[in-house]
Amino acid sequence: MPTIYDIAKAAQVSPKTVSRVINSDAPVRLETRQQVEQAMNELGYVPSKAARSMRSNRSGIVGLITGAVSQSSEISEPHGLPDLFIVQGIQRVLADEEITLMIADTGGLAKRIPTLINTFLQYRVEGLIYVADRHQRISLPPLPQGQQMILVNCFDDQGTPAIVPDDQKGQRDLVLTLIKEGHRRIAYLCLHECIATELRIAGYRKALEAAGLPFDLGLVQCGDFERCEEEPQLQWQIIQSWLALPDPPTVICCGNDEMAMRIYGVLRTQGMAVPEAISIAGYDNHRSIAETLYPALTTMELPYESMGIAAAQRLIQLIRNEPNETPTPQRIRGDVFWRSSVIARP
Amino acid sequence: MPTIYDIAKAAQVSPKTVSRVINSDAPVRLETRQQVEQAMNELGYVPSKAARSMRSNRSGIVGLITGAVSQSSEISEPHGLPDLFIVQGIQRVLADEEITLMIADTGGLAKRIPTLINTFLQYRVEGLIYVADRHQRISLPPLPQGQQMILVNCFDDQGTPAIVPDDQKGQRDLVLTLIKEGHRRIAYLCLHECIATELRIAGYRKALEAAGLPFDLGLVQCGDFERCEEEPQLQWQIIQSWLALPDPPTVICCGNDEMAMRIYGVLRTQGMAVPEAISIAGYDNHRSIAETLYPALTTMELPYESMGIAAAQRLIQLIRNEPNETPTPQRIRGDVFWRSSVIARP
DNA sequence: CCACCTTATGACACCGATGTCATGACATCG
DNA sequence: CGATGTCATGACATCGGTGTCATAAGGTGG
Repeated sequence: MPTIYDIAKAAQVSPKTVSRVINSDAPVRLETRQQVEQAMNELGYVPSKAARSMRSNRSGIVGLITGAVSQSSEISEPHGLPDLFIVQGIQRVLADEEITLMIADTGGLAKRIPTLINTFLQYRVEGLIYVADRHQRISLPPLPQGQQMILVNCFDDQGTPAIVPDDQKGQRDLVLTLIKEGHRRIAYLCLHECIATELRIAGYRKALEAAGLPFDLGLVQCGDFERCEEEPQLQWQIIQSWLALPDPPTVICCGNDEMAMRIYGVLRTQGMAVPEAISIAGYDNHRSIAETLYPALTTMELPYESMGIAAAQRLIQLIRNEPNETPTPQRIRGDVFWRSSVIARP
Repeated sequence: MPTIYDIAKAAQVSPKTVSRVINSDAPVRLETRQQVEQAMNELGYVPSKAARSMRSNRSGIVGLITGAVSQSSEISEPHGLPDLFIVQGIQRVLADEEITLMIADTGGLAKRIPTLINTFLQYRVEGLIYVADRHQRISLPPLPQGQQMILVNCFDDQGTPAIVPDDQKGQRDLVLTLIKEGHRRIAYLCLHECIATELRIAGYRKALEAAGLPFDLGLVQCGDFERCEEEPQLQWQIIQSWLALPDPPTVICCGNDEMAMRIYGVLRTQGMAVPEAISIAGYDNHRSIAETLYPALTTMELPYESMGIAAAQRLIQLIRNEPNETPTPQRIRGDVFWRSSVIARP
């Protein structure tokens, strides 16, 4: 790989003049410039970021860490989707700023994180991004003074800038939409206990309050049985108990799209049509499920891409030392995706 | 950030001695070593890869490009899954070799590829990986002499080392399993025309041949109507025509898991139970669908993670100039995932 | 005509690490 | 006892760029 010295020799100028042509930071005579450019083209010159960043103290690299921060040492099954869309959002913003992304994966082992961070520090990354696989509270090892970091899909107790989905407003918006479309009795089949579940139930409750509807504790049940053999039966029992009520629900909000998908199966096995017999709503807008289900699933978007974009923008502000008074964690709203699994009611 | 000069001053030794402690490439007196190590801990020393790689000409970085290579300039919808599992497989191998992965995304625009490659060359990556979002033939711009590259989930005409899924053997294995479980009339509802479809139909045919069963062209239909409004009706028409045959199929192989999922909906809408009335098989082992569907879906794995692992291993061999006579493209086999959407027949 | 400025270019040091070579202190051996 | 070898360490150059300063050529104005 040729260097500016090779180019300088070929163009019969000094290395510094080659540098000036590359950076256009000082006037160069047209003829000289052309000689240099020709030499660069002929030799296939590509500048060395290593040499450059050594002088300038700017690497142009941001480091990203993904993967579970499980407290256990077990390797969890890769979740898949979320990280990718978040990363794509981050990428889009960083690419515009000519920043390159370095990615490392914990492979589910939290104890690898310090090593990964150290590797990034060796490359003198200008910022770090930690992306969690689900909305959670985390605790990361301390960083060197002045090292910027952003948390995505998680937050900590040290006030590190964090970007999380607005689960509460999300569920609220979804339920408000259902109410607007005429539903009055709305059941909520939630996931196991976790931050998202907590916030979403709160949002569900707020929506009912805002509409002046009563909050019926009996209409909120955990439908997440970790995919055991009997899950369909257990879910059906819950639904049956709801249907047996004097005033049964007309729509079931599910904790996420996967659960909605399983409920489709349960209902159809029992001969109940969606949405004619009962409407179903999901959460996440997990496209390969929500768009593919028949009928397509009404759901609330988990705004992963927007979160990625917000995270990258915030990080760039931090790197540039621009002020930002946004509170942490910064909650990102998603949109309701209205599809055919819910019917409007008079 | 402190340098070896700061450490040297603090430990009252020369920079070179600090270097020796870091690399343990020459004997250092125990006492001296401890002084240096103490200084490094106190000052929080982190070596600079930029400086290091400048001397050694080894960056320790591999570049990865993902995203569609659409010939059009349209931005295609992000597919999501595949890239991620491939990347995770690659990561696992590279991490063991202490190689860091740099990732760039075309964002669906093929014309960005030369720029992305150029950026990677500036970092003097030791190898490049291109990951396509679906099995396809591609054509990438030429690379500088000596620059190693691996294609994943795609291949070209220049004989660049490539890793692809073995779609033909995959479909064959799946159908052979169905036959082993007693099915004799096997319908195939394929995707639109593409390399994967072509190979899979060939595999389907080979399986029938191997079992001495006739290949009935009528049992192979395209069920992919690009999710238009009438798709369910059109799919039902195909299925109805099959059921009306004197010797109707007992199982439908779908082009992928998403199609299988839509067929579940269609069948249930028509009052047909899976797998009691008819068995269904998918392709891809798209976990969030195959494991979540009720009943869970029998399918053939698209071995994305294995492909990533194979790609990284091959790339490392190339970087080290180790010989490898594996033909290109290298086809990776997946496993049959037998779940409850197919019943055995006498 | 000379002081002064602008333009165009080069010499040289430096960023942070490491390879090469030199050097001084001991230990070993004939 | 002197030649030789090993151990421990340092001086210096080098990797590929860029910042600083110097310098020469040419133009302008008093």
